[in-house]
Amino acid sequence: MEIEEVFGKVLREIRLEKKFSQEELAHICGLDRTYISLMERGKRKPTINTIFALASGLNVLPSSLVLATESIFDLES
Amino acid sequence: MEIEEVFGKVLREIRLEKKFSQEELAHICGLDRTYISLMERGKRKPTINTIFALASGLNVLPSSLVLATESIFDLES
DNA sequence: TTGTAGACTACTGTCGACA
DNA sequence: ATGTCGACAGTAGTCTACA
Repeated sequence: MEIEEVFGKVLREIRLEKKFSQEELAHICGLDRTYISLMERGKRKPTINTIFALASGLNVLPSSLVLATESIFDLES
Repeated sequence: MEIEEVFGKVLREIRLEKKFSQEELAHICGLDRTYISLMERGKRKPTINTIFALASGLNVLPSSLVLATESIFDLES
């Protein structure tokens, strides 16, 4: 599994925990809804600025998104 | 100061701590030397995959790069 | 050893539409 | 509420070269 796929799973999990729709999250973060969809399915590799925007919208630390991603990623290898 | 500028400072600081030249780091990470230079000067916004590659080359956790970045970034605002 | 420039390719991120 | 498509603009990232 590629890094961006793991990140996508983490993103979706946290978004659902926070009870946001993709559209709500997109609006809060200033991103496009279809792009949230692409990221959650591992089709895009967000830049650091996008990671910060997502974290802000989800009300979590950017580093916690990355920590969750690397934890799952490391489990696999 | 923009996110990518803070990230650049963090990157340079850790690279120098580890006593790597830009060229050595670039080679280890599989990136271009001129691109390391661009990032350190805040001229580029790395994707999540690039952050993982840099962290691997520097022998630190990706999340620690982001944690250092957000810590400095939050100080300013 | 690093900064910078220019030219280039590939991909990030937007948008409108439809299932 | 989400996936997907196609078209698009902007930028990530490479490479060569020179100060």
